[in-house]
Amino acid sequence: MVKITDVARRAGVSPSTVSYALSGKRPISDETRRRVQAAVRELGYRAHVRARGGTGAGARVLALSVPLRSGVHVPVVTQFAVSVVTAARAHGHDVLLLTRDEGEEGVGRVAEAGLADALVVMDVQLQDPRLPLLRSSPLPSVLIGVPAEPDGLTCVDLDFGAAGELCVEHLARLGHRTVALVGSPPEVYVRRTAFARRLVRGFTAAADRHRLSSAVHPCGADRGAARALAERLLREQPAPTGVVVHNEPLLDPLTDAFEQLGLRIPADLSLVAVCPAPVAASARVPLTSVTVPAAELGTRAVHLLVQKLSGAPVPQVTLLPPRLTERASTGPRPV
Amino acid sequence: MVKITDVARRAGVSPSTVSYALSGKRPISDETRRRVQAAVRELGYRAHVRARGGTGAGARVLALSVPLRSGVHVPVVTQFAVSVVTAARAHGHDVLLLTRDEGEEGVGRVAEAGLADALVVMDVQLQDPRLPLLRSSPLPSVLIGVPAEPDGLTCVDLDFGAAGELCVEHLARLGHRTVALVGSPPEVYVRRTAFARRLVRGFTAAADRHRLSSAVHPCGADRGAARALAERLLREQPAPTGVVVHNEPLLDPLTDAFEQLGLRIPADLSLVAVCPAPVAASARVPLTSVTVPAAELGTRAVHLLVQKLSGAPVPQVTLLPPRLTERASTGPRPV
DNA sequence: GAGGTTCGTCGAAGCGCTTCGACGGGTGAA
DNA sequence: TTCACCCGTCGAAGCGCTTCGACGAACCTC
Repeated sequence: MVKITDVARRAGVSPSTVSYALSGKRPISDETRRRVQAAVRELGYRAHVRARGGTGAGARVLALSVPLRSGVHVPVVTQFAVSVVTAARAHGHDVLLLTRDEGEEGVGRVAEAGLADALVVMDVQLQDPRLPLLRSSPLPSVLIGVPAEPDGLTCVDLDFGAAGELCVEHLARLGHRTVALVGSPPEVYVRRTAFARRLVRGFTAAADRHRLSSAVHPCGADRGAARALAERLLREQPAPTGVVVHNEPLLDPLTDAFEQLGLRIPADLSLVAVCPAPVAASARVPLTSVTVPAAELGTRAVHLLVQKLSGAPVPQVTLLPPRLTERASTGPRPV
Repeated sequence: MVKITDVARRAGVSPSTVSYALSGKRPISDETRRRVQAAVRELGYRAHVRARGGTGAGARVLALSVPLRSGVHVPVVTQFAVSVVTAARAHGHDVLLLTRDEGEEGVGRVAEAGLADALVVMDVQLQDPRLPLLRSSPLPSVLIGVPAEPDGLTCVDLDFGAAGELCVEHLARLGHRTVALVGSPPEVYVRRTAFARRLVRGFTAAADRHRLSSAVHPCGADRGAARALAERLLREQPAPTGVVVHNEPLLDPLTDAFEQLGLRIPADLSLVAVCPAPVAASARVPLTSVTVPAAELGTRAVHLLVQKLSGAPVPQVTLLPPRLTERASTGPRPV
């Protein structure tokens, strides 16, 4: 293992000069800096994390808390995680993965043991058990998702309320008078997951504003549930002609179910998805959708964290505005 | 932050005694140990990782290298990753996540910077660019997957060769005479991913042994590709009556395509999947499958790594025997 | 009861790095 | 020319922990 003294010897300077040349925390002449950099390159030197002294520069590791709960769509979560890792690397940080039960206990462990020097928290619930820890911890953190009480925290999310409204407005503009929202599995609402609730609120508010009749149906993610729900929706009086789906794994099965019941999409029924763009575009029927910008949210979270680490002030809540992309699944209300 | 001297003061002993009482590396009287443990509990002490001296106990972090390449099925990879994290936690380790490009450069960085003290490597290719680094690195590692030259490495995997044979034997026993293997997308073979190749070899060998006519078809994972492939298979002379599918995202689309072409499963066509059990069981038609035991592989890998860390010898290659589970998608050859 | 063990504990050294205080040698102002 | 000052560099201290060597005290053994 090559250490700082090796580099110093090769560059003909003292170890502290090497340290300063690399960190830039004190002025170093161009000439010396060049020699140090050359030595670093030739020797393949890399500072040993666990030796960076008590104060000052951290481990350059950030922890990512992803409680992989049931009812969350794995590919979407993974997309978040990957974008966080990529963005973190771009800032010279590595990522420590905390899952499940680690969610709560892990946050404390990571903070106290100095394993990481910042924290990204995913799948935030309205009342999240991790919040007290986050507020009291000296570790800077950013949440992807907005809890009920965001005071003292930093959060990024899609504006799910506005997303719900946008879906309804799109359908209202197409003349639909009765709309339904097919949501996440019931356990997601029971957990009071933040984004799911916000979407419902936006959806309902916009429907009321436009005087549409509306209903909300949580739904499990299997084919049987899709079929049962489709039948139930068609039995309603009046039956919805515009359906918003916020449940990624259900998209294809629900499309199938409607078609098997004899409905053509979008001639007889319009479908709007709330999901990441690739999911909507590669569905069996390309779906008009409000995009959940998973990758951008991950990147944003890391940027905010880096800001905080450098001492810069950051906004408490960052909500990205929703964007609707029309594809093949929506059309005018059937006559 | 509470440090070891705080604990020592409270327990009325010296810091070194606390260290020994906690690590057990020297005999400590029961009485003293109890006092130390009490002090630790009362103060909520946790050893600061980055302070553990140069030699000796590591960071208790292991790195997980997951190059999320195209053509790999995200939920499956995630299942691996989660099982690795869970198993690692059970052994008191945390997990550092390395993705993509980090795959190669990341391995070196992690080793040299002392970020992790062991390494789990996923999605191994026959000639993997990470191998030279692994062989030369002092960092112990375990691969999930077996490369062409496993000398000097430690690998765990499902015995994909035997898995391929098992599929063919099942179909042969049911009287099928013509079989096909639908594999991963072409890029997976081009990359020479280890497990994909092994499956093909086992499949072909068993087919030859049973004097079945056989063919192998790589296939992309979208609906269009599924439809095209189904049509092509049916045009062959003779057309296969038993199809092995080793491509998770293609399972449902391919089933659909066959049924749309008028084939009933399993009356007209038998389908065997090679995939994790939950995927096979929750497919549109429950599929007879050879299980890829993702969770067990992750757990095994961590166990092996812990063994290596403790200096125990470990086998070079651990292959788990495949198991076939009959579900609704296979039956006797149509007459 | 003297000498040899073993047990339990302590102090000090050291890990590789960062950072603080100091210091020599230019440079600019008076 | 002298003094003050700043720039660039160095040596030493210190981070929180582990580990080595040492040392009293109790326990055997002849």
